[in-house]
Amino acid sequence: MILEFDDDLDLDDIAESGQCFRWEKVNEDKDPVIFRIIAGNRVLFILKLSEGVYDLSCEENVFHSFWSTYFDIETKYREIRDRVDRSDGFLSRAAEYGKGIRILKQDPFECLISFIISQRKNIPAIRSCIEKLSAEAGEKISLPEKERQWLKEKGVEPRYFEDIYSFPTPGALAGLSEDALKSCSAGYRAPYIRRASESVLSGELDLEELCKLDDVELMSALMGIYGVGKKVASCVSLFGFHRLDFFPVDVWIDRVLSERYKNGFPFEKYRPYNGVMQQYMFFFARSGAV
DNA sequence: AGGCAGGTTCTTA
DNA sequence: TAAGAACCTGCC
Repeated sequence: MILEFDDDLDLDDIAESGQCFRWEKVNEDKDPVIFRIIAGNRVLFILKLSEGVYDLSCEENVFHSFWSTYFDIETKYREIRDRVDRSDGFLSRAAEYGKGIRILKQDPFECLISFIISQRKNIPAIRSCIEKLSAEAGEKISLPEKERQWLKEKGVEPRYFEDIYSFPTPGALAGLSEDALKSCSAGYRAPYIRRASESVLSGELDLEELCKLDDVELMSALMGIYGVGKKVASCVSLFGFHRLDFFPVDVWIDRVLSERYKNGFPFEKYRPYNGVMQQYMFFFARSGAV
């Protein structure tokens, strides 16, 4: 389907923003770039045709029932970006640099496990670990013939749509031994993954219920999970529960805060969108364009 | 070849 | 309460 959409949406920015780990370019250096997005047990291929116009591999009804929510289509990120204080040179440049960023609405469980994995790993390693886990415990996803045709017309190599695995369910992950988890490069996080999956499976940890909690309660509930500290809990809140005010502090943001905001970042000013500001600054700092 | 990468837990004082 | 060590693994 063709999507016309004129709010902030830059595929490259989002793919590199660090909020998602299963966005992949499937036609390497060609223009326009085609991205494959795997979210839960769904796959979408998408490319930008021209300013504000995108070509998607799915049908309209699937877009409306799932992907429009995933992309948080109803939130106006341009308006959030306009809140940036012009007298704050750093944040202004960061927001301009990352103006295509949106905060995706990702699945809480997938987010939880992904960010548990992320600790002390670089992004390629995180991706690789998630792919291995998905191949090991996910379900193979087969694409409708119509979508395969769409991909062939665009010259996408079959390996990008023949072998796709969904993100494992809590039950599937809980069914893996710690050795199996380690063979997926989970390392010392294996027991964290195992215990988190088991408690979701048993119902001891009910992610649906957590949606009802306020930000403070959500944070403490997440931090009660073995292997989840403040940073991972804020990422899961921001990306998995779409709480846009959470402001994850990792090494990059820590550097930004100590170098650029010695007197503190003005959180009050950007409430309830501090998480969006964090994304601009994180993306900008990490890009090397600072 | 050793250090380090989007942290968290465990131990110690 | 706070600082410091230990932790899997892969990749510069």
